[in-house]
Amino acid sequence: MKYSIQFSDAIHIMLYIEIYQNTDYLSSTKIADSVQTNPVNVRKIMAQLKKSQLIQTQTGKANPKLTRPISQITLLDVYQSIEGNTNLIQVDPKTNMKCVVGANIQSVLEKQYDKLQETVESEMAKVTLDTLVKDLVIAEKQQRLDNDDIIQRYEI
Amino acid sequence: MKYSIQFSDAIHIMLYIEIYQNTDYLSSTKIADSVQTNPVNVRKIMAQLKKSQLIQTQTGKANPKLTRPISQITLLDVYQSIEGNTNLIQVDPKTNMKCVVGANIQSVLEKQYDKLQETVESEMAKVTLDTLVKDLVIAEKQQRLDNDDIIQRYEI
DNA sequence: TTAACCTGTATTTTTTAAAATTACACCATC
DNA sequence: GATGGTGTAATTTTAAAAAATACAGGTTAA
Repeated sequence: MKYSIQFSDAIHIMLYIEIYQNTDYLSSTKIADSVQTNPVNVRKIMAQLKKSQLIQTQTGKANPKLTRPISQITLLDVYQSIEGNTNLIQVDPKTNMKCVVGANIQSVLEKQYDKLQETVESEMAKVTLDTLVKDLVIAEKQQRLDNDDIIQRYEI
Repeated sequence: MKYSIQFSDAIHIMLYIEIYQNTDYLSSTKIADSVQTNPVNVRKIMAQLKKSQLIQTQTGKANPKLTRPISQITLLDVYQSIEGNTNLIQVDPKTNMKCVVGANIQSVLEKQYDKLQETVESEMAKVTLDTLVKDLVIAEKQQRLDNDDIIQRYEI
């Protein structure tokens, strides 16, 4: 499979904005440096997050902000912002309508994929971004002794 | 996102083999005609299904068979045959290790995606192919009055 | 026994979404 | 007014998926 990583990058950006709030590391160029992508891509993802009212931005000024505390933003919020109501698993849209199987497989699979999507989305809805920040801090502590300020800020 | 449709095509092929068993419609060319792809792709997917012991095939002879009744084959069996242990959602493998966020986001997200994968796979494990065949027959009945033999064979 | 038809698989070519790049109008700040 | 930023459209590059090509060898029946 070839997967889009926009969802992962969007979460990355959300956490980045949270963690680097009130600093001058918040330009699309700085964010792009962390995500290892280009600034235009960051601005495109951020435009999407803004449209979904997950972040606020200001034209001309590197000052993005989350609109809600991270305890009130879920993975599902970010997923739906980036992917809309697109299912993770996709039907083959090109099957032979003259064949019993080809003619009906699409609707049969769509029904199942919708159900799977529901279960995965209800799981996403249970995960808030503050859990991710806490996990990130734990991971950072195990790895380095740098960044004490950030670690202390989010420590449990 | 761009998705692979191999999983959908693999299910299509499994149902096709079931429904057209004991006919001479089982060559990779005929199957490819239903899936609307090319015979080599069908043979590649079938090679994978064979490796996972979901089907039997014979070189030189168009005679594929399912190894188990469809009531004993789940969506998860097919998923794992085609995708192995690859998660539906993927981490961005290229993030900046010099940044607190970039350095830790991969492991943080991997943990969450593993959990989501578990829930979706446990749902896939609940769906057997005979459910899909029944749904397919219901869909066919609503659509056409052809294929009475197949409809009767699988009717509840 | 050979012609027609098939599988299995390696290799190459084509296709096509994603990502990157380029471009530029316009905003903010010093 | 110079510097550095956002927002967005348009174009180019990219890499993975799918298709096509090639071919060795199995199967069957005339």
